[in-house]
Amino acid sequence: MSVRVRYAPSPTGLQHIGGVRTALFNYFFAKSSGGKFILRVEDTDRERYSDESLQDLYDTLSWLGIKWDEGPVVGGPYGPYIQSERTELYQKYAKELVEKGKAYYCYCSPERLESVRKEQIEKKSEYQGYDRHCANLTEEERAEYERKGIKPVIRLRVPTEGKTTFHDVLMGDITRRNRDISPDPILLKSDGFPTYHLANVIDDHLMGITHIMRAQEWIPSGPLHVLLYQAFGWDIPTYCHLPMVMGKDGQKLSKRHGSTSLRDFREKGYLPEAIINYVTLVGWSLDGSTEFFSREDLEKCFKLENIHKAPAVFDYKKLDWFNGYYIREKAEDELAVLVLPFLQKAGYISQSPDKDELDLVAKLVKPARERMKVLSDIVPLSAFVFEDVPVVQREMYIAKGADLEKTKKALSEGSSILLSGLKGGKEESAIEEELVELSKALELKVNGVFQPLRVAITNSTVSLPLFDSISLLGLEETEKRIRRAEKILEE
RNA sequence: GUCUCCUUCGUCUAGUGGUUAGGACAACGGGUUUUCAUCCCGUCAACGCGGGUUCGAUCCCCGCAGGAGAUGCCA
Repeated sequence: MSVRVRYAPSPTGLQHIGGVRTALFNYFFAKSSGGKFILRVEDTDRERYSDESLQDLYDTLSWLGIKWDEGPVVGGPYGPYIQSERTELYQKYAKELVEKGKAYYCYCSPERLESVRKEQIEKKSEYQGYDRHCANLTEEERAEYERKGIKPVIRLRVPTEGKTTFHDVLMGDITRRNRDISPDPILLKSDGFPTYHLANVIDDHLMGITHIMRAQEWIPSGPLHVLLYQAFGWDIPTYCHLPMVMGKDGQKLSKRHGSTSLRDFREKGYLPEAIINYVTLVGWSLDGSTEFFSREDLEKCFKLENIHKAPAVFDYKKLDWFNGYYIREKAEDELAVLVLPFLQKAGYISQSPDKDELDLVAKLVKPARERMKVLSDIVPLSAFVFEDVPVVQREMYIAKGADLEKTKKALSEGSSILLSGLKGGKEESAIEEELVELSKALELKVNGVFQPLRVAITNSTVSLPLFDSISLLGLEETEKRIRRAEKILEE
């Protein structure tokens, strides 16, 4: 039987790292085993649903280059793939369970449930959950509730005896006593929508899903789902619960640890290559030494057996390292295209750039490339070209081992070497040699000459290489800034 | 509280009944370099604890501890 897996997110927020990792694992497993990857939208929570989240799901997957074989937009033989369009189906199956005696109608109000819960907590009762108040209602009692117009929910009748086991590819057998399974979970809500448990089981069965790969937080409900499959008389798919993604403090990764939504990462200038490579390595490895994987590599070599069991901490620094690596791997013209929107957003480049602007960006990319961890780093790196904020503190111009007098000399003599050399079309390496000579003559380290020039020209002690900076700025502007710096040092 | 799962450097991980326990990121140090960065070299750093089994356990078994997750008309 060929593999069919699915990613089934609920559009109640932006796609985040954990979800994307689940999607990636499902996708790579499908591809590497010649199976199908299905996308299903589990939008049964009508209160938290948002259109924006749904759009973000599509945007994120396509940004990553993940195509689904069946699902919304592309369709497929088991559609619709959006659960809110399948409600009648769930209602039908829920009623079937009631008829079989495996489920029952419950008329308890949320208020009553809340008070039951409260009491259990106060009494530190060993068993928590629904008290099965409506489990054995008579027809008359039911009719009475119906007459009052109370909309019931449908609950699964969980056996109180025995135990239920399911097999997980990674974990092995997991067994739970039935009495420990949350008593009689709701299958169908009073608004007619199914809960996760019902819809998920029905759809996985109907859509022929062979492997259920989802986060480990679902392990405790595994036995419940098995009970549901059994109640319907269906075969149980293979389970594979994925290790959770944690923050630095060992808690489930969340916003307080840093960015978690893919949209954030995209806006900061992370590359899909880096995200895919790093995120896949959280909880999975091929051999412990191979570091770099392209999407295409993973589509071939991903194996279930290499998935780790323990939860993994998400390391933002390692992601940065991967991202820097992939930025450096980019061809200059490609990188120029990628960087452009960030410069536009900063207001440095116009929305419809002319040739001069595009040339400037192209020129910028080369020296900036190996200094970027994220694409948005282009903004601070190039700020000196677009915003001129002179350094007025004199000590900033003075390199280690230099003093004010020598620095003044270095700036005036250095700048004349520099400017006349450049105007005369001299080789940069020749000019550089002369500047080194100057530093010797002034009994300074090389930087004693370069630092004042750098601060004068780039308004910072840290910058792109001096000659690149000048070339970006133009000779005229360079000279202007040097003259200004000389004045600052004279004051 | 109850249930379930997990446990190799700070982090992601490799690995085996006998290994100098390997790699990567981070950190630190050095080299190249006009600063920064890149690049190169190096250093630091781990088998949670206690019992067994065994000639020998990081690896097998049992406890314990710690961590996480679940316990919703959320998924």
